[in-house]
Amino acid sequence: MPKVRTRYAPSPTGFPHAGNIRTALFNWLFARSQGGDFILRIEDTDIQRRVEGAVEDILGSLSWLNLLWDEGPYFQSERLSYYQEAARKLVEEGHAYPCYCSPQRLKELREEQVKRREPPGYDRRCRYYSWEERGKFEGTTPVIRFKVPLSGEIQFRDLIYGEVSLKCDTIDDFIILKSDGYPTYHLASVVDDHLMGITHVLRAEEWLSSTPRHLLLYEALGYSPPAFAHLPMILSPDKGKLSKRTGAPGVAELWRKGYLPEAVVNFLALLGWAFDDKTEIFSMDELIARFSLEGVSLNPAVFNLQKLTWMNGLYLRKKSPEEFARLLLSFLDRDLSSSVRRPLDPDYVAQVAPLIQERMRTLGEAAEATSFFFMLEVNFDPSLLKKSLPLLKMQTTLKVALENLELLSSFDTSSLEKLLRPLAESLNLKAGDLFQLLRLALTGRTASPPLFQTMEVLGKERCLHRIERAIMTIEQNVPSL
RNA sequence: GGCGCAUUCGUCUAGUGGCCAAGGACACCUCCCUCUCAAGGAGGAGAUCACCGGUUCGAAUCCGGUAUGCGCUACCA
Repeated sequence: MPKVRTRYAPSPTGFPHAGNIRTALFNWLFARSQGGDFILRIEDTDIQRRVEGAVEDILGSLSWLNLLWDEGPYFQSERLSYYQEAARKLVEEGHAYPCYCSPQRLKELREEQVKRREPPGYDRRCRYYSWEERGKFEGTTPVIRFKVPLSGEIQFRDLIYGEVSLKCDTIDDFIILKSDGYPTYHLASVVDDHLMGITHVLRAEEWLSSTPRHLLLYEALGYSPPAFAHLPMILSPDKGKLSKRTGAPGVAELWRKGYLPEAVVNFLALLGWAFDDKTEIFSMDELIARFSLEGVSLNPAVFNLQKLTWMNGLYLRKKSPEEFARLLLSFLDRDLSSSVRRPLDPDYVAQVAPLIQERMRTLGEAAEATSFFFMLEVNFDPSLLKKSLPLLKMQTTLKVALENLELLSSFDTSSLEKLLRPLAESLNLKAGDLFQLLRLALTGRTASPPLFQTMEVLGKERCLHRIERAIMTIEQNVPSL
């Protein structure tokens, strides 16, 4: 058995999204699981649609997810002579022919066909020209079209979809070489897959219907074809094709939003593949060990961001405290309001980190979740409290708390608890009510990490200051007090 | 229009003729834990397995048809 070689062959016409990268993942996993090689090839044969920065984005996305390639990237635009040579050979051997029809004529032809409710397709006008007739077109650069057999049937066995067949008379003479000298996908991918020794072509299901053409090309070129495995598409929540417009984030965007690469990989692996009826958390190594084409589903999958978000929370909680603090620091530095002084103190961030590690689903939520730790002051708005006390009671409560807190020598979690629980009782308040009041004064919110831990991290000085501010706020609201 | 492929809870899926009056996960609801929010734990609701026929003692699983969805049908990939 020859060594398995797979490839990921994106075209740089946009930034990779979940669907594209899932194809890369499956190719990568299959190669790794078989001890094979994973090759990266950039299919940049459409100079019109080329997008600036797309190649960098593709490379960056793969690297971020740790889907490293063993060979490449190869660029098809640098390999034109191979395709041109193949096309020349096909023409010479009667498998292909130059076509001089103008784009204008093809357009009209198609419109005609649609109007007459005929299947659109090239009418093969140039297929039968003699050499003399071709001479008439001296000066115009033709395209090269493949001579598809007029009858017969192509059958092949897809590793995922099983037996697939297509009658030749439903395939028109497709273009293999454009007039600008660039190949179309069909020719380029066949030539390259052969030249690069690709053994397994794993690509999106949208290519399934084109595979018979490719098989025809392999045969005419005298190549033996690789195995094909088409992967189910990934759909947008609206069940349409995945695209930015319909809410499918690009890979780069996932990183910006604070998703972890290992979570993205794990989640993507589950889109169209399953190991069993229970397991769904897999490390990269487990994925490699378990991945198989048999586990690939036949149905298109809808990209479900909610589940990714849940899974990301899981991975975030799995991080070591140090690693999590490091990540947190970089996201806070980026996202915290500019009014917060930089550079951020890494030690302080490391103290904040454990308080929110299990409360976050994406790093993108970090700044919002922790801003009160970093702001100079917070707003005290008593109306936020569910069980509101009379303002007067609030004020006296805060004052008593302040006095007691001032006297506290060690401002740590357990000392704070030892002080505040009894204090609630002596003030004739439920502990929860006191704590909520303090929480609001200290954080400006009704939800935060546990109060005493939050206070310890905030530190005595900040806490006292914020309680004083809250007391003042009440006074300003009720001047007659 | 033609051709191809698919069709199990809202979503991702398990299931390859009896173990399935269909299992797991996300989301949702309830309860427990609890100073709030999370996390965690325990429950709940949610799928006549697209539909109709057939094969079989027996079908989500096999076959045929219909419907629906998606894809291909470009000098795009």
